[in-house]
Amino acid sequence: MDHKELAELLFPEITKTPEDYERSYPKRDLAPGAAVTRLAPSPTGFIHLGNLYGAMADERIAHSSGGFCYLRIEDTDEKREVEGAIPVLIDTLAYFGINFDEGAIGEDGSDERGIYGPYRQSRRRDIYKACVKYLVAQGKAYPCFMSEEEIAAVRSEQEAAKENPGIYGKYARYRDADMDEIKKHLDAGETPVIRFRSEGDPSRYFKIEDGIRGKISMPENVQDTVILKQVGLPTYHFAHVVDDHFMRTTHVVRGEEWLSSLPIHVQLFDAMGWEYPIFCHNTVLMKVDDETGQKRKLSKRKDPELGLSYYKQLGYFPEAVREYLMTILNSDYEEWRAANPASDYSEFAFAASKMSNSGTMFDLNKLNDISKDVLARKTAAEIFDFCLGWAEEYKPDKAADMKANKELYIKIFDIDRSGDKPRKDLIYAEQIMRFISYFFDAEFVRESDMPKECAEDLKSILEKYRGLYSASDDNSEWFGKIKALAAELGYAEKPGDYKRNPGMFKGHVGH
RNA sequence: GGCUCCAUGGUCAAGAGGUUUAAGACGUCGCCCUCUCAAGGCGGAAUCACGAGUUCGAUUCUCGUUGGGGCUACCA
Repeated sequence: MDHKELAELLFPEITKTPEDYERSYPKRDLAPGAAVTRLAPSPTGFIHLGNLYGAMADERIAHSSGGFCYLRIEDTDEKREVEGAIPVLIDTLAYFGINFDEGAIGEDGSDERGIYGPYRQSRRRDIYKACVKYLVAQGKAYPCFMSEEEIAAVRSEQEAAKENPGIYGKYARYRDADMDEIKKHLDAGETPVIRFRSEGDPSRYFKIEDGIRGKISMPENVQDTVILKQVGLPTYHFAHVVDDHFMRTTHVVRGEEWLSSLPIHVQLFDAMGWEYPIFCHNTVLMKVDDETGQKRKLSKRKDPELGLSYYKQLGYFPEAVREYLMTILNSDYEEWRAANPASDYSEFAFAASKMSNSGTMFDLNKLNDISKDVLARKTAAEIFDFCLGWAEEYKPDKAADMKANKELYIKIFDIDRSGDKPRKDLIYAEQIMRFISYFFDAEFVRESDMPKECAEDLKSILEKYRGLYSASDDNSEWFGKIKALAAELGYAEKPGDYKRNPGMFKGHVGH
């Protein structure tokens, strides 16, 4: 079998070689210790807290080492692609402070920044094919014409025989097909997938040093993994290897769900004759399932409330979310923050090796607590500006009122926030605005037929704060507006719900 | 099922064979402060999954068990 002839037969249009690309994408000129990381999402349009958690690890590992972080779009699965997902992704990440030095960061996804592109996998077909062609020419990959039915049949045969499922060894029908057989299929108009010809033996183990987990040992891969799909696009495994090599990634930070395919990846790096990047397998963010009570990975389907847009809608300060994520990413961050309350988080010495290697449970209480601290460090004016921005997007009617009564709002935001015992009860914009509503509504509710002791409580609250807003000559007109608004919001119908010392936010802070 | 990763209180976790009567934070409970409490102060309860082994000594090392996570696609 002439492998070179086969490679030409399969990829006549590909003239470039991996060596050509090697020259096109020169090694980066990096300071010692500087890391190059990448965020490589697929454009499915939904970003949740777990994605941000991973993204922050990438961003911090790169930037705290003086390196670079780029954005690569993994759009090799056309079926899953969602229109317009990329700009949303970029905007959302930017909102939470994740910025990229290069990558697919154009407004409409068409612009790219950096010399290692294209940064969208769908535009790198020729690069992948050149590498696949190289492997075929070396006899390390081959075309496979097995149909879905054939594969399914093999699988059930394997299950019956209690063997490991998959296409490998004797089950790989086209592994050793001769040129005539291949030509016959090709002439019949069939398009093959390209499989890697694995020489691995699962009874042999290889060792590798993971950037987070330390030494790990895994069995070699036996599977003849598909590297090029019928549509001419690579699978994740191959795209990862080619891209992270040519884009000169030094640290591949990714979720631990990739750990089990690491044997395939190292095998592919070896076959191409390339050095491995440092693999950093991160843990996933988990939650307790509401129904089963079991721990599980955050899911985009089951946990819409964990989508990043949820936090944006509630008006969490992005800085608060970031601080929370930092504390679970590097556990000494909290201590560092306590010692350096005024420092920017970028001054913290972030390290992959300090990352936890067991799954972390998402904790809303902790997020809220951290948010209180973050807001306690803000001035009332800063809080006002943020809340106004939030209101303009989510509560336009409120925004108008805020603008008209800016000074009053700022005074209220500032209640008891200075001095020896500053209050820390502001958490997120929606809650803050609810606080304001309660505060204003008190005057309104007091006049209604609520239980007497509640009225007394409210009265005393108002007495205390009256000075804050009676500074202006006449509040009556303004109070009238508040009353109308309160009525509109339905408060007038439920004064009876008001309980003595209700704990204004308890029960509102999430679930 | 196979392979694999993980395992300190309810949660995040420090700890790296003796210096630990196992830090700290969140939550929780109690008390105090007080013109409200949602803030603040003080204090309490609560953890090394289990079983062997190595060792003078194990939360720390090894093996097993159990539990949980992940993978097992022409998805990423």
